[in-house]
Amino acid sequence: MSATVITRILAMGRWEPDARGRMIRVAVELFAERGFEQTTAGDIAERAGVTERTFFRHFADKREVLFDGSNTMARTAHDAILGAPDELSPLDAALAGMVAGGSLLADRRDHAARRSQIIAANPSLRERELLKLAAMVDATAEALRARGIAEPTASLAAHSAVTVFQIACGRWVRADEPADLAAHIAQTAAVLRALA
Amino acid sequence: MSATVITRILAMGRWEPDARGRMIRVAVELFAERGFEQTTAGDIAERAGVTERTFFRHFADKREVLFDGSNTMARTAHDAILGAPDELSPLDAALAGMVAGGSLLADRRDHAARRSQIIAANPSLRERELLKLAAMVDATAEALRARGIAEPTASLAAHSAVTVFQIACGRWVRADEPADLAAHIAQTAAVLRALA
DNA sequence: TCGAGCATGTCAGTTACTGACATCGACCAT
DNA sequence: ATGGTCGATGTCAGTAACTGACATGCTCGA
Repeated sequence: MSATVITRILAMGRWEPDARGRMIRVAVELFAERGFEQTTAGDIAERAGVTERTFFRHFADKREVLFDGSNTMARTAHDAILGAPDELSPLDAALAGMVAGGSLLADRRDHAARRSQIIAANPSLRERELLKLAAMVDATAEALRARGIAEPTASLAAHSAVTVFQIACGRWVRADEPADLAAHIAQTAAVLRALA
Repeated sequence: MSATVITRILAMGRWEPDARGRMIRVAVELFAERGFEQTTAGDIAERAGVTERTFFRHFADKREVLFDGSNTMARTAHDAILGAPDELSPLDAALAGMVAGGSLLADRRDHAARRSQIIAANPSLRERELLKLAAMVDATAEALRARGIAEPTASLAAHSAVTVFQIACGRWVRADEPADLAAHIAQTAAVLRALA
């Protein structure tokens, strides 16, 4: 139906062919403008020039649109851990995974900060973020087990590394003078080691 | 209206006066019988002899009915940390909080196991559990800060302690021969210390 | 040119919640 | 006792997040 085509043309200044990408971009816009709860799935779909049904075919639920890259990041971490030097301790191997995963965000600090603000403003988004972090813990633990690390060491190291990642990310996006995410990870990891 | 009274009398063998407690008990029953998604809020309300609206006045959402005690546990941990001996390290103080919080579960291992099975079977319940654990991390970190511990040490120790708690709980409910939860916590904490 | 396959549109339905208002019993002051 | 407030509940109507079933149109290889 050409009506939707017209909607599309009116909606964006320049045409962006990938519907999925459009929905993600538009969702971030709307969430930032009026908040997550105040934005309906229909709103996002409309501004992206698709149907609400199409939105839900691409994203399992409304929150998911904010977490599109998270699987990739977990897989990246996983693979990096598998490829890390044998002599690394479990914690160091896991941290290497975090650095690798984090490198995917390297050139998108402003986007990450934006997203992080939206998520912080809504408990149900925070909930989803925790689930994604838990998936990252699982992927990390599995990679460690593949390196021959037994439980509960694998889980503990995975949890520790992801915690470091999480805290480092928070400091990274909030930092006044931008430093590398990897630097924040190293720094936070050092504090962790001093705990025991 | 006496119809609901009749429903109530038919629903339970013996009369249990506390509506909230009834809803919780009934919800666990139904979730175990037919699963979380297959149970509507109306089902729970009906079997508990109340209205769906009443259910939602007691619980912010359907999942919340499974997490009633979690605030109490976080507060207990918080208070225990504040009251712990000054000479304890941040991690040890946080772990003392976990033991205190865990003591609330001491005599309900079977209930905890039941609940844990239900939660494990449903991603959205797992999500809510993660949120509750995050609240426990927050409470723990706050208590540590009140003891004069600075960031990010406070957060790191809090995360570490709650991770230990989480893993220890899992092993506790799954253990063949029942040991103390506190024992599991101590044991898991020892593994954590060996990481660094 | 046909047909398979895939992304999308359309439409109707279920269920999780929410707001507004009425009711009812307990308890308290007069 | 009488009236009044308060807290918990019932009733009802509404919104929005999803879901299933089916139709349509576009692309691409045989």
